[in-house]
Amino acid sequence: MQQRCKKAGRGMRGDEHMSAQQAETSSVGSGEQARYDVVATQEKWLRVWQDLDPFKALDDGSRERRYLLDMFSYPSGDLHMGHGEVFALADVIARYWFQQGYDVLHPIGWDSFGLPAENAAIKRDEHPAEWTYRNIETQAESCRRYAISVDWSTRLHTSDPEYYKWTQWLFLKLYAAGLAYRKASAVNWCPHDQTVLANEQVVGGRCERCGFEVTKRNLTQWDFKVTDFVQRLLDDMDALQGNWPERVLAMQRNWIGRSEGAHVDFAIEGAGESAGQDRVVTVFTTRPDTLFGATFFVVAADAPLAAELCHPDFRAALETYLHDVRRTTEIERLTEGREKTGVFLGVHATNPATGQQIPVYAADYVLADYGTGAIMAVPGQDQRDWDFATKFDLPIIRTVQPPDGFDGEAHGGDGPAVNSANDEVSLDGLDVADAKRAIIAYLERTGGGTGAVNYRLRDWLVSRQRFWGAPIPVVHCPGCGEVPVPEDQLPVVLPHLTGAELQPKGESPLSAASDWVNVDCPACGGPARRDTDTMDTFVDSSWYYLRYPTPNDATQAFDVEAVRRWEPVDQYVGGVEHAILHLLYARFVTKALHDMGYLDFVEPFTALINQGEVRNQGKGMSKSLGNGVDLGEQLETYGVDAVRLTMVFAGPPEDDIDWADMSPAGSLKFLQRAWRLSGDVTSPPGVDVATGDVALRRVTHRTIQDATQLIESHRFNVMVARLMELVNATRKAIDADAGPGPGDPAVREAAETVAIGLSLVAPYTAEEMWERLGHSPTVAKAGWPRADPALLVQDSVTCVVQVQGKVRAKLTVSPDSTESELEALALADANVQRAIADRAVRSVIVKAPRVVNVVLG
RNA sequence: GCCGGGUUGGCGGAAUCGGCAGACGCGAUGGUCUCAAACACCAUUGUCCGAAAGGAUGUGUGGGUUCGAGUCCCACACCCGGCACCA
Repeated sequence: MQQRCKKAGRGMRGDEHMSAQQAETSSVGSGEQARYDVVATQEKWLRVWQDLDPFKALDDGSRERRYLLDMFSYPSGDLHMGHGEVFALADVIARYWFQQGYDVLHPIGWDSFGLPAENAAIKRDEHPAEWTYRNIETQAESCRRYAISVDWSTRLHTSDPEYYKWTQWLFLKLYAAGLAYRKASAVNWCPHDQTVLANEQVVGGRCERCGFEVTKRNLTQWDFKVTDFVQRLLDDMDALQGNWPERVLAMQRNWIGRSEGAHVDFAIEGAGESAGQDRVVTVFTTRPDTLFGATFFVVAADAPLAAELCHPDFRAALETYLHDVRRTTEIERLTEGREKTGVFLGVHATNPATGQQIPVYAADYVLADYGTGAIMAVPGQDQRDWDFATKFDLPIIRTVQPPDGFDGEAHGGDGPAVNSANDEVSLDGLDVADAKRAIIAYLERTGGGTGAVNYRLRDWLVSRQRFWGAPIPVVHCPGCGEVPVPEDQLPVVLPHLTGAELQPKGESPLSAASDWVNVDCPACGGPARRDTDTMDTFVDSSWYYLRYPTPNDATQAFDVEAVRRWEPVDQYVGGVEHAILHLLYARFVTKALHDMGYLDFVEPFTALINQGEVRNQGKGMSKSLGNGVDLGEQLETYGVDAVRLTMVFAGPPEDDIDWADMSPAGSLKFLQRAWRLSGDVTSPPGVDVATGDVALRRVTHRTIQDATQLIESHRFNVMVARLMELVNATRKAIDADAGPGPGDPAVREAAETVAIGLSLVAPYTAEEMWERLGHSPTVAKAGWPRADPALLVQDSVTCVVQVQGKVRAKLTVSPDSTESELEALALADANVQRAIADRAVRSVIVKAPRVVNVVLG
């Protein structure tokens, strides 16, 4: 992979592949068709743009500001097809904003901490920084060549001490606010990467990074209190509706997993070590209305509660069972149709609605970390409970009698009875929602429980036992406990470790660097040890958008005023793979910093586009499938513009692209056709276009009008199609036999419009055209053309005549024809008459000037 | 199971105010150029009937509303994605 990327990188420097381009250029047929050398053009303009530096954010208040952000890149080798797609799509918007005259912040940076660098360093016996910064240089060079309209002065790398100093600052702020805390719990552990993982990084029981089966470990780890914000994370999505993809919002809602129901208290007698203690255990249920059907009670076997409740006589059985449970992997546990297991704990709980004694079990189908880790089991209603009841021969109530003490009072007096008419264990005569309300009211009145909301979302576990990340800025002192490193001692810089020293061994490689680990306690000055874990790299990316307005500020993480001027981000563009990870974390951090008074907004990204995936022959590209398409090779063969155009023209931005279905060669052909226009124009720059051919001018201005709307609604592929139509129309106009000829000012106007339109997608070709049209660079700042309303008015339109809803004729009419005129014209048409034949006309519907429909009797 | 998105020619996709379905492009076919091939350019291209004029048919399926439905309503099928022993 590395080898191939390097080769591509060299190719993109444009010195070796001239032969390929020349073959194409020199073999121009006898048609005298001029072409341009795509790659030579790139070299030429790159130098010019370097000097012009046209995409710097001004921040001088002279223009309205816009902030466009592409999700920054992880530097694993050179850019790939996916980068090509995001950058191409995001750049259409950025360049459009530049053309519209906005002050645009379009920054660039690298998410450069992370595991792959560390693994590469172990393999190559070097420092992760070497691999990382080498790849960043390669990618930066490719980004330049890809001609994305970024402000290079914003460039940041999250692995620079100048950056991660402020990641550590963020940690300290969260710590001070009580939002960063250590807790001991069963955490996700990846045995391959030898580190803990956040819930979000476990996908289907496997490590998101390496695919290894995740196990559980009891460890004390740092968490960020995302759950404090859970309801706000849900509610604030209302403001994103319509500007974020529906699927991302759905995925976040899913992940947050809000469910409404009740906490119900069950008294348990004779529980615990010495047997004879009474306890009240609360369960969460989304169906309190099924309470009468609860015939047993289950606690999560691996929750401390199980041991606490267990009768001493049953302790041995529980231990044995627990041993089995711990051996079961997450993957096995999740297997569908797996037989239920569990053990009786020797105690009974009291159903608060019926007063019945029901047995208490421990089982692994109940999760320790969801709800309260205990459930009321309703086998008449719930498949899982039914499975368990069947296995353990427990009673299943399918119809129930009205319980004692539950009369009509909960429901205004007309007596919700228990449904005995069907198999549903619920309250009769009420739908589920009403039944739930009635039971909750009853529970609250009798003290048996309360209405409750439960969430699936867990806190964000941020400790990682790996090297290449920002050290957690905390010192552990035997006397003072955990002591945050004072701000003025930041950054806590990583020690210098290389190669085998980075080998994962179950604890952070940092712990081996004793010079680094052993420090004086910042509080008491006594001997203490640094926290040896580093932060999840998602912490780095949870705030980078705040750094971009002032990327080199050595005095603060971000400038509150600058952020106020630029943010929230107007448009964010990136892959859907971050739908819950990065986006959820960034939303959390924004809310936390808002509450601390640093930010005046609560959502970081006003609008989001998820570009589709680039695939090949129906499959995602991967090394194992061997079907990868190399971006560098594509650029070498077709040039930057043609590849970018292909990405943009392929379809809606959010749709996947199958590269096998695409034709970069066709894109190149179109660019050559467009470019040729610029050489055909014979009128001078600045010629009075008002005297030009009106028909072509109408096409041009209609295109401007449409293209503007199409870009604003992100239908870039259609915008390109409109430009193609304009090129076709201009081509025809240049032909003096069929049109006004190359000297007509309208031809110049059209060609210049094509150049500006293309500047959003194909910057090199557009710049080349602009020069040939007699202008100086850069076309990127030429200014977006305005459609002349007078030229948008049609002097004739097509009126469709239908008979019984079927099209029988098309009339060319004046746009302000009256209904009666159109009716008369339609009925006079020979084709219409033939379709009517001898039948009677019952009515004629006219929608002037577009349609006439003749309805027969 | 729950949630979200989708289904239009050989292919990618247009048509989001209910008013010409298939814009634009790819591919294919025929032609011009060429010794030839490639490139380029021109023409045709939903399907069926027809020499043509023209006609029939056509946007996953079945119903409905309407003068008129790819578009609105109801039901269903299938595909893609997410979540899931989550109580």
